[in-house]
Amino acid sequence: MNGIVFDHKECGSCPIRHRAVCARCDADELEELDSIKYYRSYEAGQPIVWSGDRMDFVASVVTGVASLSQAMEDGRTQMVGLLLPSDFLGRPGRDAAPYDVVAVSNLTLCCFRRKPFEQMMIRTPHIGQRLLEMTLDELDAAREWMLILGRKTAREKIASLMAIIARRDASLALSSAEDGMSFELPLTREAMADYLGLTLETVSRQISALKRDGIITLEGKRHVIIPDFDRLQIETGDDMDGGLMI
Amino acid sequence: MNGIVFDHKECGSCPIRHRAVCARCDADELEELDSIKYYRSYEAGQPIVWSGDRMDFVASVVTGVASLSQAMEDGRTQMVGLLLPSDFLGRPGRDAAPYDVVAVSNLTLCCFRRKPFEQMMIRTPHIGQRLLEMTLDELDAAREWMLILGRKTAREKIASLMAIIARRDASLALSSAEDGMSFELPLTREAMADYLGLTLETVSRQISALKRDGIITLEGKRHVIIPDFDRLQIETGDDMDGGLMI
DNA sequence: CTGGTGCATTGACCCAGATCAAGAAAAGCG
DNA sequence: CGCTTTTCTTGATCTGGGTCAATGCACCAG
Repeated sequence: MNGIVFDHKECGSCPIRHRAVCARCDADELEELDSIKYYRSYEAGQPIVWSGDRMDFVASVVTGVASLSQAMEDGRTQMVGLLLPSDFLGRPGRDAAPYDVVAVSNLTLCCFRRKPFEQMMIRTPHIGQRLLEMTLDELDAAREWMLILGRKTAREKIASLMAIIARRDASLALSSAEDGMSFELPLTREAMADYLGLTLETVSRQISALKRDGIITLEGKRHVIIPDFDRLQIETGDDMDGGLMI
Repeated sequence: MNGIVFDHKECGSCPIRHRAVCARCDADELEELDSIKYYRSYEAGQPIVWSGDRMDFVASVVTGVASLSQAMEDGRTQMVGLLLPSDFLGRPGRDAAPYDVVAVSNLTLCCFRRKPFEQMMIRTPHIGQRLLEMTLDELDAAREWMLILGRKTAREKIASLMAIIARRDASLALSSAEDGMSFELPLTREAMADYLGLTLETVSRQISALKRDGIITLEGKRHVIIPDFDRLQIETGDDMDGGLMI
């Protein structure tokens, strides 16, 4: 547990509100949510649930990064989701986890006991609606990822990952768009490889190549500086304008 | 329009009921749904909506197959969803289509005007709940697909596709599990390639290889016979027991 | 300071699947 | 019925990324 406790303002209290969209929970609803919530902390690398396990909570990521992944019995693994702060974990109405969930970095979750959460969802339609919207967002992200996995080159894959993290980071920090955005890579080379359907050697080589070509700069092994986001965007192979900005 | 008209029993009327799970719509609700529904037919190859288009309906596939796909401007395309009979198309609450939707074979949709459908959803929570469930199923399918795209070999990809279609087909026909299941391939080699992140030549070669090894038998180019489903299942590389059976 | 442990980088080589190219087999059609 | 068009198969060759292996670089414990 690590002694970390957040007050309502910090954690958002309503899990839906973490995405800063739903301001519709009234005082009673927030109080009810508070009564079924608790915090959990995990260290980098620690498993949260295994595929098939019964999951008796849903949660919102407060700080840190978690991954969802699928493994084949011969060891090949594919990451199928990356949960950053404010993302939602768990599926009301289903009690077995379909994937392995692992804390990629140190992680704090704001958890809600599943049964009472589900009951509340039934009583409170806007929570269900918001959840449907979030699930549709996840579906869009998964499908964007399918394009990356199926059709992009290794270089484009790395550039796409950098762009996605940079964009997410900027939107959380509310401090985007000034020239020279930078962020801390929350993933090891191996985790990136699992995400991108590559090997860790290829990830390393392509990062070196992007560095050599001046698309990115590294400070240490994890701190990335993007001198010109548009140039990175070109490297992703994506349509410049249209398309989803997850 | 082609003059094809279905009565309620054939089409299911309640779009939710197409998946044969929701039997909760009462007479009034069914009548209301009937009042906002209409049918559309498309020929193989015909586009239904383009990415970015405004979509003023949601729909249920009655017969035929449709695909969702994303394209990069240099022509590389990745199919991100395959809609078989009883699958749902469209997203309440969003008015722009995020992908190109194309009729892969001749296709009939049972459409519902979006606005009234959404209003009905708000008034009728169980429809929203069912929709959330279906969206979660789609998300699971998308993520299973990510594993296929990111980590499987060409042979495993083809075997996985065959297994998925065979399974879906069997569950629709309610006539599964007798030895020697068979089905009509609803996709061209090119469409399979777009689905699997391969080239059509590789698809063709791997189908030939599976045929040579007796895993499948072909009658013509499209009719597939699976003499022993378990052997096919082994070729997919998937865990035999666990895992999702979409 | 020294060896150990865990990430990351780099090199040398190889192979699955892409690419390029030629036919074969259906399917439509005047 | 040929004749075109589309779809599929197969072969020859090339290459991006995988595999195997060595080395570098922090960071920690003793």
